[in-house]
Amino acid sequence: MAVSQAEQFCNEKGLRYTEPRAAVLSVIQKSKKPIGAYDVLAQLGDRLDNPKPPTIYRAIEFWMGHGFVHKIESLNAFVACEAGHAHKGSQFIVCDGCGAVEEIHLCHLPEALDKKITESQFDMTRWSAEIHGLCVKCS
Amino acid sequence: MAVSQAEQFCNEKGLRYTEPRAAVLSVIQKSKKPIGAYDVLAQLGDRLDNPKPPTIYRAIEFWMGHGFVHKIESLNAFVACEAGHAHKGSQFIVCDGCGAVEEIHLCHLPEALDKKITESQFDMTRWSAEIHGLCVKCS
DNA sequence: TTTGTAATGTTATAATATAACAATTCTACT
DNA sequence: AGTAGAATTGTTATATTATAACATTACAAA
Repeated sequence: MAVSQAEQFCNEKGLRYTEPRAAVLSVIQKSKKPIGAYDVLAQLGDRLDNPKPPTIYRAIEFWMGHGFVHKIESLNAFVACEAGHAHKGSQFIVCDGCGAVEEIHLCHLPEALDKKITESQFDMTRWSAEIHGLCVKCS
Repeated sequence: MAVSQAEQFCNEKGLRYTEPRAAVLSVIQKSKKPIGAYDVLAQLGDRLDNPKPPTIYRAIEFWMGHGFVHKIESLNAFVACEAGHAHKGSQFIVCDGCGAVEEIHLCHLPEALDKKITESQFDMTRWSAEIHGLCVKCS
């Protein structure tokens, strides 16, 4: 099997691509919708031996820190991001009907918000936008 | 004491301005920072008789539905909003140092996001943006 | 003044997340 | 190879956030 982008990323950065990390990322990547931490846990049974919440949360934190996973705060759920280079921002369109999520990849904070940040000399570390409603299929 | 904006809003709309609702809103309004539901609960002791979580969550839901309270998802905490007319969106700048929060009142979804919504014919009900970092005092 | 609806009270529990410390594994260095 | 130090994981327990379910009360309109 080919080396995944995430594994390669770890190799290059001198980070450890461990079994819990690999397994957790894999479950999130395979999920077609945002997945909760305890659902990740439930799906790890095959691959890890009786995993516990901290195992999942640590791996999630690790991947979030490197931009491979985002949290959708309004759902308490996680999604994989193809981009392994962490943007400061994440943006999602969430259908409250079918649960489908689309990630938007904006490279910059929108003008109106950026203006505020600059004005107040705020040192931004991260930002997120979450848009809820119904997708065209559900409405 | 003068009739509050929220009470007036309820009178005009034929909504009940009940004691739990009034008390919960008051606590959130008086808080200078986002306040968690259980902290609201703790501060209600004087005014309500042994309140329980559902009491708080119901009142919060009520006020959120009418735009008097917003939830900051990334903090699991709530803030009061002066505007009693619900915009679809809320935007916050959150200092991770001192916990201060500034609400930004954008009337419209930023262009780049709006474009996506329109393209995909998404029926938006609400949106939020949350910006984290350090305010000028904390950095 | 009844009658239906909305709101609240109450009990219990679900769902999400982290603290604390022990055990293990990996890496770098000798 | 052997070992010290650091990072990671294992494990137990518990904290935090939120809601389900049903009983009771208060209100508004006929």
